[in-house]
Amino acid sequence: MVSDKQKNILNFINIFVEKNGYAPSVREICAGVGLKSTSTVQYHLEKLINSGYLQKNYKKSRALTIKSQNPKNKIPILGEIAAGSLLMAEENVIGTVNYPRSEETSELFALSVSGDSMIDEGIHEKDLVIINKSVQIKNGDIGAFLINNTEGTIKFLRKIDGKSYLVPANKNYKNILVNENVQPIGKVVSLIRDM
Amino acid sequence: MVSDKQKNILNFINIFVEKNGYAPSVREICAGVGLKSTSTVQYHLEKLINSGYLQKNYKKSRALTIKSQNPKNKIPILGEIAAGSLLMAEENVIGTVNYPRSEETSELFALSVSGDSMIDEGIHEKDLVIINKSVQIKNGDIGAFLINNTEGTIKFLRKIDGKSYLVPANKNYKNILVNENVQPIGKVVSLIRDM
DNA sequence: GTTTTATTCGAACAAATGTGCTAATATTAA
DNA sequence: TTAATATTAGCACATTTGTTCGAATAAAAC
Repeated sequence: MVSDKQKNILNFINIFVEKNGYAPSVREICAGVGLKSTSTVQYHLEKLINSGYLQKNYKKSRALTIKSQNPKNKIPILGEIAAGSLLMAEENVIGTVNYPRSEETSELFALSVSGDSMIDEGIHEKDLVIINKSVQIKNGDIGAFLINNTEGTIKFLRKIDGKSYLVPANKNYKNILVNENVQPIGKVVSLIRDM
Repeated sequence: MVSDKQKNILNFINIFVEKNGYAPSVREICAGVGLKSTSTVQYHLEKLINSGYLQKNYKKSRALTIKSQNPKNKIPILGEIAAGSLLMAEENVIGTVNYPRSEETSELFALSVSGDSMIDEGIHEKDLVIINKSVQIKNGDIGAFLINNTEGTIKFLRKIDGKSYLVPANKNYKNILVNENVQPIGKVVSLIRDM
């Protein structure tokens, strides 16, 4: 299906990207694989794209991406959870973190823990908790919640006498009854602490 | 050091790269962060580069790379620390974990925590601790140690009355005097917990 | 042999893109 | 206040870069 030259080109692109962090231009591919005409490279690129090995962005430079590359594993770190506006608004993103342990990174985001209400569960201030917003928080799980559309918090969800509570892991804090002011955001699936 | 706008730009680049697989052009950054002049973006890029957050390639398009982003981010997870044979022997590797937050991943490895001797420090059984074997463990640090060439453990290193001790974060365990039977392995630099 | 297909080249073009310069405006320091 | 610094804008320019067209060559099929 793809010729040796095409494999050669694909390989060159691969190595180039790994080395430089960005894709080569058509002319750099020329030089890299020993071709003198940009249109020859163009010709091979088209083949590679049709064969599904490459992706290109029309008229954008260095916009080649190699298909079936590793899953995108960067997930956004949210700062303050803005009132009302449900998450993910770009202005709330204060950074990104590599979290390559899951396929469906689009469902994930990270929150920096503030406060010590979960200290007894080994969740410290400044820890980064990874939250999957499409996993339902079940009884006994640790989840992220939005209270009064204002404040984001990490707590246990516990059912006590038929009612649901947000339960801290710190005796100095009280349980919070789950009512219409408490909005579940997602389950805490992982924790990262840098020291 | 870097202004909000600069963080904003860095973040935009981050997200753009994540989304598209290649870096944005100067004009795309303009549009992305709400600036009308390419030279303003140029101005901020220079700041980010001087501050070490970005790398650029002169006159090459879309040739921005975000620093401290290393593709080689898989580090080995060691199981039991085999007696004598210092680490890293392949037979001790029980898996790998992606850990992309450091440059020098070759200095790093991970240990799965066993036992609850550091529970009060929020380090639980089954947690994965990342250890940098080329960072010296200083007084007050949490480090990994090999005891009697047999048993690996995670403890505080504390100097008390001129002597060094391995100090657990759990009253049920005793301090261990550091002598020739205790061998430092490396500093615990990070912790990962999956839930 | 002839025909078809695959590959390569060269040149030219238009668009995308990084860069440089000057000036205006906003912010902060003195 | 004034002075210094930081930020933004606008414009023009030189390159880089993707693209297109036509033709030549090589390889394979017939």
